[in-house]
Amino acid sequence: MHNYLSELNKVQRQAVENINGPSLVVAGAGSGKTRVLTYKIAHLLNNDVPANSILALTFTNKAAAEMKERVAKITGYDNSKRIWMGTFHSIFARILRVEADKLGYPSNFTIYDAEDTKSTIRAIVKDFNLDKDIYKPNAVYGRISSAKNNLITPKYYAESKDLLDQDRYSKKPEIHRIYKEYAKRCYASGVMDFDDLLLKINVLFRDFKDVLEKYQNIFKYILVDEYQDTNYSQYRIIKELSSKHKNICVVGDDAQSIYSFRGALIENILNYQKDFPSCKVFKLEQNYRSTQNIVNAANSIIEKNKDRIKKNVFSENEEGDKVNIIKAMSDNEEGFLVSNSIADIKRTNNYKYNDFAILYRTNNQSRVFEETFRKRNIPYRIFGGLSFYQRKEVKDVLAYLKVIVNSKDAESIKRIINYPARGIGKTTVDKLSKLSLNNDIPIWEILKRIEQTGTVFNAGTRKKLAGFKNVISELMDFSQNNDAYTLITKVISETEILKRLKSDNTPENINRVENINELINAVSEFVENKNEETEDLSEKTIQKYMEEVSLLTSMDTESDEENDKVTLMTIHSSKGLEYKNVYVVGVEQNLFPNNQATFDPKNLEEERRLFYVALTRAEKHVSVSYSLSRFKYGKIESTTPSQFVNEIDPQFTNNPLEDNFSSVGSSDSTGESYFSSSNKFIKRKTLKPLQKISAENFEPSNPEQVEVGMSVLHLRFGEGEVVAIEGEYPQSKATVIFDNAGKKQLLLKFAKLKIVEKD
DNA sequence: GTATTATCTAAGTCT
DNA sequence: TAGATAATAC
Repeated sequence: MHNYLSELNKVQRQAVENINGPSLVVAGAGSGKTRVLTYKIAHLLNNDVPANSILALTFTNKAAAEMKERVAKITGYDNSKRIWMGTFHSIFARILRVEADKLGYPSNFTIYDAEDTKSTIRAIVKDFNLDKDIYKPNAVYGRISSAKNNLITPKYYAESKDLLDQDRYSKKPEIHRIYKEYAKRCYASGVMDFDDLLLKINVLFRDFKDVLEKYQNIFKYILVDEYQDTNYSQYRIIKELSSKHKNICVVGDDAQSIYSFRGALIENILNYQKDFPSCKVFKLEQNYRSTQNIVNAANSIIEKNKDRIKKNVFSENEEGDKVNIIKAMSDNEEGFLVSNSIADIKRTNNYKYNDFAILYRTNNQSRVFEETFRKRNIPYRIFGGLSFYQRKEVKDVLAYLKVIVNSKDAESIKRIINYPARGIGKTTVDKLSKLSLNNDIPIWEILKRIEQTGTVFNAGTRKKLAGFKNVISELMDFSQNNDAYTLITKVISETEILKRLKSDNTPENINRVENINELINAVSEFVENKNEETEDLSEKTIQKYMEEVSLLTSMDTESDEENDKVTLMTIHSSKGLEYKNVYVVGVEQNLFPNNQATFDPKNLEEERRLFYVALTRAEKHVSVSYSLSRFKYGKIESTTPSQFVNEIDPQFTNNPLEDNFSSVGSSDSTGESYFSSSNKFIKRKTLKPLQKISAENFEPSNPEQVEVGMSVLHLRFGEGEVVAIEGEYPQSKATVIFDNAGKKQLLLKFAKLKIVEKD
């Protein structure tokens, strides 16, 4: 038997061996948190706790799968597969399917993603004749979502003076009505959104004490990972579930709480000890992941925050390289300098590409790096962004499947009723919606009885609607006796979706065809896997497939190819991961910290924690890069370095001299062609007379024309006089005395000087 | 009712 | 810039 206890340090071991009662494991970054969790589960199993009485809640499905794997290695597969392990959302969706009837939902309820939710909100705003520019779907959704995460029902919302005042103050007084209508429509459609999966479980436990008791008895041991990122709704669930046996172990790090925007309460972890009396606390403080310099630099950042559990994270690894600060003039140059650095470090240390990760604050920052990497033949892969299941064509096909599973799903019906085009236009769809809402009848029921609608629709339209209805009906029948794969191929052939896309061979359509084929593949794989497990057709239905798929995250869908590629992802999705070399890019004020966070201290602290998370992903080497200009809305905007750059204690950084950014990687042969294209990039922007120096209207002169005695302008140093030039272009160096910045030596090729006056 | 073109406006992180 | 929506022509 695997002697797992010997692989733990003292505190880790104490945490693992503490089986009963509430406990809190405060796990600093890189302190072996996953190891503790897995070994603790193994330890429970070894102490005769039945696998199916353990509930382990993780943050992503991927984390759950990995943990299952690791537990299986210690205790065997049969045991591990019976553990209730998964995300809050997937575990409780599973339970809700069993208990749905008690809440008046069908057990085959569909799950709306953010886009479905927003389009429902859009429809309601329109039906209520409200101004869509004021009631923006995102803002309304955020409001509704946070209400749900705090267990505020529409009724309570409408009675809450505070909430109504807040809405009045933000000029959106009708939100409570939208919320109510939204909840009504979801219910009528047999639909839950992400927040409902947690909210409805709370309702279930509140209203059906026997059900609560049933699950209290099932889940005798509860473990929660990433506890710092749970919201009130999640907190209430685990509080209720654990209140009988009180065997609840939560693991987390307050310094890594980064999801308050979706309702996470850092207070959950800060107050845990008060909340669960007689709770034991274990602090894991030794970081095994990173070098001392990285840990120290990260600590110097997080110290600026006020709300913290005291702990002393330290590393006994080598001291390591200092944090490398990279400064670029443009976002393109940032991509270039970072790829230079990757090439450099890779060569000198014999690393592989998958030892490198680029972490950014916002998804759209990936673009520049994609371009640069493509240009320079650096293999990469991107996590996140538009996930596979959010692509239009994939959603279209999925909408068919959703309707087949749950005919009440109005949003999905509207999506496919005229896709592919079958002559059912906007007016008809609007009429159907009105009819459905006014009479409390699902659209599908209207379609079934279309001949009874009299003159609402003209004969031609009725015929088209009946045609649509027949297609779906037939598919519904077909789905009864066929597995998911057979069904999806049938759907696609019946509707001629692929056929139509192929008939018009635009590059976009080719891509769409590929994606649909990929979807078919995924379904086929799903069925194949099930075939190995069981003969039971009911396990291979499209419904089962949809259940698995609707809660996948972008992290889960990316296959873990063994390919040697640089990873690109947001800092949020990098949580829990580690890389030898990490580049935190775009560390600029108003981007990171994000502009809405700059003035809100709470928000700013969260951004700082995010920066902390980013730095602590690295094992060996961290670079922090920023640019002085960046494309935004199709224009170049000048930007300034983030306050976070200065907040890193300088003894742990490699602070570059003001002007040496240009020397990085200058030996690289691709450098020159790159910079010439970069210059073009800046030149093509509109140029106004120089009033103030900004990246937007700054156009450098041809460096070869710069001569001694000239007055020149530099984007950062301002105006100065060229006093000397050494060497031949492109190696030539100019010495310039700037009025405000003093004497600087600049490599002319890179310096971007504008000639103001020729002596 | 549908296809094409013109105009607008937005990007913060995710289950 | 690019995707979404509105306006226009067919």
